[in-house]
Amino acid sequence: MRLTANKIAGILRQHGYRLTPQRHAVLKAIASSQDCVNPAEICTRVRQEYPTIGMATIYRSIKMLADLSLVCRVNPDSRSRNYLMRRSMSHHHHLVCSQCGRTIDFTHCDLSQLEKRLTRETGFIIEGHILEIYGRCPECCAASPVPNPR
Amino acid sequence: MRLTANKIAGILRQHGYRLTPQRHAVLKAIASSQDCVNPAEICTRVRQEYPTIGMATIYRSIKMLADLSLVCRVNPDSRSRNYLMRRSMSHHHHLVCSQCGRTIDFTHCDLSQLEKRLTRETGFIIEGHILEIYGRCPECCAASPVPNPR
DNA sequence: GTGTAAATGATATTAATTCTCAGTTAGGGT
DNA sequence: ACCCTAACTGAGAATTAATATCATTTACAC
Repeated sequence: MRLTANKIAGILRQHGYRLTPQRHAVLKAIASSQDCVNPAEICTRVRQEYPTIGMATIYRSIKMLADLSLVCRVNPDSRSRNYLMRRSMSHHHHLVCSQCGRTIDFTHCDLSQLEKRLTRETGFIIEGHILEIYGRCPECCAASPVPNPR
Repeated sequence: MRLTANKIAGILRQHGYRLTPQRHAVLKAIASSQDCVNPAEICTRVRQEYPTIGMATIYRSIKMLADLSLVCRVNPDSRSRNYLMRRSMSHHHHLVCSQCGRTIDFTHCDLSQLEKRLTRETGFIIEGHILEIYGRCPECCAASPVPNPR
């Protein structure tokens, strides 16, 4: 299932949220970015079209979108939180460029064999997994042969 | 390769670090825990044997241990950082109980096929991956059949 | 032992996020 | 089209996590 602006508006209303112009602007700011963005970056973008928005509203909007699973949190090691609009509602993971932050979705992580093995060996009931693969995108490889790790 | 206290002391010295009693206490606090611990928890434990230690020293010790790859960062979604003493120096991942925090190491994540496919399809040069599997350990399953997600 | 670079602890600072609360507003009901 | 009210917002304060500063102390090579 692919997400469109209309669908998102519907999802908000279904869950009893109001579709305010602020929320719409935050949504647009995240959706219009190919790479993951943190709250400060979202703020900068949103203020171009909605200069009076406060940080609290940005954070609250992000939280709402995260609660509805409309955004993913990416790059959990970094200091501030990075979010990415979900491009698909199905199970997927991210391939993240460690230099420019560009992300690509991928499916078929194929961990079910591994999870079965772990259940057998440890008795854990598996609930889920975090998987993120990082590397350098073709553009960054072409731009500088010597990587500049962040 | 398994890590022992002696080996760790040697690793510190090899890298030009001094083995101070504070560092030793931090090391012990992390190593003596089966589950992952955050800086505040480490502080509480360390102060039982070394009451005058300051938070700055805790953070510096953790950073040193992380730089030497002697501790792993676990559960990246939580607000504060959680660390776990490395029980093995080889490539491995963690199976974490979402209820009690107990962790089990596992190897053979077998992502090389996936990574090859992604390189072929996207042109990314893969540098590494984050993988963490979570579930409920046998003890927690036995204790309460209805999970209590955190 | 001595000297010195490294380490410590107290404190200040920075940065990210959350809280509070008075005023505003989306959107259902009329 | 206009109310009404619960939901929402923005400003600023508060909280929390982590890092920086700096005078004092200490591990350890000599």
